[in-house]
Amino acid sequence: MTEDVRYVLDDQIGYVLRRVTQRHLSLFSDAIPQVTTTQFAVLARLAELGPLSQNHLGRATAMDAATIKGVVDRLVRQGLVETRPDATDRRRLTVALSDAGVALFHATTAQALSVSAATLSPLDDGETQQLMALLARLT
Amino acid sequence: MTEDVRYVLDDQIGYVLRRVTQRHLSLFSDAIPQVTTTQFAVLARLAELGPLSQNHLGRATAMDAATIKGVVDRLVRQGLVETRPDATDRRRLTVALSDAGVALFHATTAQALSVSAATLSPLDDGETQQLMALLARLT
DNA sequence: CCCCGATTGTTTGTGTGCAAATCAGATTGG
DNA sequence: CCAATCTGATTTGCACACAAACAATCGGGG
Repeated sequence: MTEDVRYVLDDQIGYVLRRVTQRHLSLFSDAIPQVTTTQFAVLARLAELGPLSQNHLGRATAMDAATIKGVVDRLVRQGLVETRPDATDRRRLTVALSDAGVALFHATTAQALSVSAATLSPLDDGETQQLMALLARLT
Repeated sequence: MTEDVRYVLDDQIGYVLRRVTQRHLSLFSDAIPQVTTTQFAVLARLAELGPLSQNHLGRATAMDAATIKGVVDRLVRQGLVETRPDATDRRRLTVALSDAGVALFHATTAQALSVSAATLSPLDDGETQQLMALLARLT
């Protein structure tokens, strides 16, 4: 009848994920102070896929409608993306990279990749492959 | 001279971490709606270490001073922790579990462990060990 | 004993992140 | 064709998360 449940915080996946994420965010903002990781994800998707509706962009970057709105608003304020109404669907707001957005993305892509590498730097290449493969299955 | 830099968002550690964390947070709030993962971490640390000063508690749970203050405030509002001034150091605010906090922690520990297991359920035991060992090195 | 640097806690500002409610506009099944 | 339904965008409310600035306090060296 004894429920001898040991809860070791440091062994919980959620806590470890939070700490690893903290370290990664810190490395990113040191390397690329102009935008956050979330904002950079938006720039990357728009560079990859071209203009998208705001909701579609949110789905493509794993952000819900309320979150992507805030992110797009801040990117518009910085002049890195532009929005315009959709010609055929009047509900839609099309989001596209501005020239400045394209320029910033190209200017910082290499550093963003370096940040990913820096985050993973305690691991060798084989271990990195393992980790990424395992994490991908937890999505 | 060509900078052929391919940035594949889905392969970036930061993006993958964010998505795995999203899934984990969703599982947690489904299982234990009373508190967030962050709040639960505070309860767990206080159960493990006993009363701590607010700043010390923040360091023990990987939260900065501003963040831990908000978390403690919300836990106080819910009656799960109690604060009192330190007898010897008048700057310090001691934070301790309340009876309700102890009760909630014990009542939900098993479920919290189940959430960790559910997050990792796509992996077998060996893979889970590998993943946790690799992540621990990225802290 | 007193001053100076360090620590503790608080506040403000900015940026995610999600739930829920609302409204406008599109779509489709009967 | 049109009413029920769905989708897109917005707003509000709540909860982290960190930087920066501040006041109160503590502790140690001169």
